[in-house]
Amino acid sequence: MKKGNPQDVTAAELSVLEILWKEKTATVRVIAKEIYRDSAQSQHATVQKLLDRLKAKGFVAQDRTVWPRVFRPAIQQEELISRQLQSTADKFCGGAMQPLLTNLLRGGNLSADERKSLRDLLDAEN
Amino acid sequence: MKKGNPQDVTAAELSVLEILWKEKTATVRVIAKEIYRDSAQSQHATVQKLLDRLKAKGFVAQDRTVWPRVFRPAIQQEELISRQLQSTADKFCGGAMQPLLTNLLRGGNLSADERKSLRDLLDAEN
DNA sequence: TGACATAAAAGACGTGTTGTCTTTACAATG
DNA sequence: CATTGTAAAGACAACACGTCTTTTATGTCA
Repeated sequence: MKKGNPQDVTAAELSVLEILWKEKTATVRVIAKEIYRDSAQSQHATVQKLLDRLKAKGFVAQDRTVWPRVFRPAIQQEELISRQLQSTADKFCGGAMQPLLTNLLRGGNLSADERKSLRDLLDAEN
Repeated sequence: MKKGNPQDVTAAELSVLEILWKEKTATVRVIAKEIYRDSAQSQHATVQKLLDRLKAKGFVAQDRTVWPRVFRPAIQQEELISRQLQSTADKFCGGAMQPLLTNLLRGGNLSADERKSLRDLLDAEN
């Protein structure tokens, strides 16, 4: 029995990534200030560790030529969502995406507007 | 920083649930036989523990009036997928489902056939 | 240049989860 | 009642997470 996908992004990691997506580029200090309103030294280290792990997972890149180090996202949000969906499809549907879509459409999760924009998307991609 | 959704189903738990979905109802022994080809006593206990946790999460129900105990799913696969998708939407999109759908459609994950059946679904739900 | 402030790097730590197994108590049946 | 299969409880190691501490390195400025 294998463990859960180690490529997963945790909540804390995601909050870091979200700042990077927004700012395009940031130092540890900037990120820490934004996540924890007052940026104590220990929280700084926490952010650093989260960045370490995001780097290990290939989700952020570090520029070692500048001081202080600057980080940037190495993956876009859409790509991360894609992977998450694929991982869900793998887990529940043997890799097939369609059941997910069917589920979303059938579940009544969508407003009329959303429905319309989806139809447009489908039309556009013919 | 909160931990990941404790309602999550792990891989091992899911393999148990899948058997229950297929068989509708099963004893521990039946499930253990199906997961581990030879059903040693220890593996039996493993399945029991997985069932315990699934019960704690509200995903299976246990009939205590029969011997040996019989389990059945307390959630359907579609409902579980729905929850997973909602959880993904919460995590990445602030709860909005539409970005997921857009992502699925744009990603080129779908064949022409799948596209067509989706369109039919959209049409049907007017 | 040397002292000081700041940042990076490494890793220790507590807690919780997961899959596994062991132990103990229990029910049914010949 | 003794045997056999089962249930229930929980011990356990491995790992993931978020956090913090310590040590090392890098710049800045008097």
